[in-house]
Amino acid sequence: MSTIKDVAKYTGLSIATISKYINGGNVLEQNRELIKNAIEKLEYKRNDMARGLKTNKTMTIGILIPSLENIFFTTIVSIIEDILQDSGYGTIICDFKENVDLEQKKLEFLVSKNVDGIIMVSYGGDLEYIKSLSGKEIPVILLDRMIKGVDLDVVVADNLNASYQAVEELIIKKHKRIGIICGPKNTYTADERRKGYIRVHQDYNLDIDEKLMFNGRYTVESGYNGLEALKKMENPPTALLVTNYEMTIGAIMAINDLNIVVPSELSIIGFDNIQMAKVVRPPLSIVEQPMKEIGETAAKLLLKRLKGDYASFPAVHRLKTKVHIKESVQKLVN
Amino acid sequence: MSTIKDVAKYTGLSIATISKYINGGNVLEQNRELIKNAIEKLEYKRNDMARGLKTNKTMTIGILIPSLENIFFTTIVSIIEDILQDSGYGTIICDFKENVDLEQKKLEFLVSKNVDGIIMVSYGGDLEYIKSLSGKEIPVILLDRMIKGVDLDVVVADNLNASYQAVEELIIKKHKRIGIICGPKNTYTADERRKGYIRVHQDYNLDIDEKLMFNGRYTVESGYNGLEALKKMENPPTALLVTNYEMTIGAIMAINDLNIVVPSELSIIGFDNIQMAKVVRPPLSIVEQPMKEIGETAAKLLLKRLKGDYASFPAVHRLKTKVHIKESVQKLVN
DNA sequence: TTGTAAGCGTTATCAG
DNA sequence: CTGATAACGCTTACAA
Repeated sequence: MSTIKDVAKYTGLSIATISKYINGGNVLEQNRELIKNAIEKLEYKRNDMARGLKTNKTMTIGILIPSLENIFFTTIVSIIEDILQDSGYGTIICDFKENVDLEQKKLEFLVSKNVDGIIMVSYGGDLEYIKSLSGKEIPVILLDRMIKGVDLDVVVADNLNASYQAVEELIIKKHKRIGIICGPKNTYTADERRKGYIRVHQDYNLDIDEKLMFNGRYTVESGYNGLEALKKMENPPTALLVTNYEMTIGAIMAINDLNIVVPSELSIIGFDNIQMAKVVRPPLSIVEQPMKEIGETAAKLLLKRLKGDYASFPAVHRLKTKVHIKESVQKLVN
Repeated sequence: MSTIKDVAKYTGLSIATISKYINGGNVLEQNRELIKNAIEKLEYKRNDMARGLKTNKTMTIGILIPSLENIFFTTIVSIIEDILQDSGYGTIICDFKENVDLEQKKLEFLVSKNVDGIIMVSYGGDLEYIKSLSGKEIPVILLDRMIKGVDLDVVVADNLNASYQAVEELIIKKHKRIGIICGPKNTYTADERRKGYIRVHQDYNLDIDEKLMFNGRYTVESGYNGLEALKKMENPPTALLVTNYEMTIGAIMAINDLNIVVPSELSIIGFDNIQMAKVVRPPLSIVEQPMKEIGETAAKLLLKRLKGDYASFPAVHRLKTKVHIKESVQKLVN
């Protein structure tokens, strides 16, 4: 592999001039050409490590998500990765397998790799540590969940109105007893989605039966359990919102096992995965999060911070979701 | 951030000694202790870039897969990432969105990042380029697909026997006309799965009707089309094997849309995603690939090569799959 | 515009 | 076992 030195020798110019050329500085037109050819001829490739040693930049971004097996996150990551790469950044992607202890460990790993910036979904690992990062020179962007008391840029879906609108659709279709399978308490997205459920009930002057609100753990199993529990209660819901993809899967499994007929016995709205919505029968209504937009917003915001542009910091981007109503939802007659 | 120099000053020892300690060399016990404390006190962290400049190692592995939205690949990646990280390696994960041109570009990107090794799934981008990599000092491990004429370590599932065994189950259940929705021609996994289908027919002395073999493109849409086509033929199959996850989804969508009753009208075996097998009704039979084993094997093999151990190079690991038969398959009576 | 030279933090060689 | 010192390839004042 050839170095700047080789190019310098080949062209008869100095190392500094070559470096300047590479970094877009002013060089005589004739030398420009000379250098360009030399670089091509010698197949010169910049050594990022040497450069990084000098500039203290690695041109690498760390991305930390709860799970690489969660298509919601990987889709977003894929988009982010593309955009960053266009700006010359590589990405180190880590997952913490939904485990808060691991979250901390992986985050430290990322930092130890001297990444220039971080985009992460936090389950609330070591807030002090995350805060200390933002104190340093390294920009951090929070994805999908906000964390209280931490001044960081945030990109989230409008979770509150997502569930508000979904439940509103059910209310409009005359449902009075609407169940919801939520995520865990004290989890940002879950709390927001719960709030939306409550608020829309208030806005339509409907009573809230706490028993209709099941708290799952965002897992397939808890979705299954949630549906069972709601169906077994003495006055079961006629409609249901399930608030993430995994629990939606679980709920559908339970519906199949319990031979519940959708939508005549139960109207249902799921979350996140449009493709899956078409596979089950009848077609599943779902709440779609704007994954593309989330990814783009996060990537561009990070790029901006990386350039030193800290305008309107900390920024909060709250992106709109969309509700797709399909045959899995029925209008009640009386 | 403190450097070796700081530690040297703090302990009164020389830079060289500290470096030796860090790299596990021989140091007097008393100095050991001294250095250890100093490092702790000063929060010294090794600078990987400086080290890399010297050693020409980045402690970073490149991983290249067709799509980050394909859970088959991301599951494997997650496993690989974990193992590599335990050995101090970071991973740069790229996907090429099922696009051969992008495959090439991303691969070059990885190389430009000076990764120490690469694990990749190739759709057959620039073979010459991949070959040239193996000529260099950088170890490359091929995942999921073999490439002819390239001497590289390979970790694949036993695709041939995967479809062999699946179809065998159908044959045992007295099916005579068995359809198969395959991947594209000249794609390694698809060709192998096709071979298995053919071989098991031969072994059981069954005629092969070429019309029962549909070639899709490993996409949801082509799975849908495949099922439609097979169902419309004058003498349609009584059983079907679909040979990847996406096409399985597509086939199920078509089954729903066409109101085909499984298994009485059609027995079906899908591929890859166990979870999904439980969501559809009746429970779907599937061929499961050993993702954990694939990931572990690839990661460990790479680690071995990284250590300079080139025993039995190029190694070919062909891992066994498992067929799970569920209610979606029916035994024919006559 | 171009060149000189001093680092960036490590590792590695070679004396001591 | 320890220490001085020369790289590694690049950027960046500063000088020419």
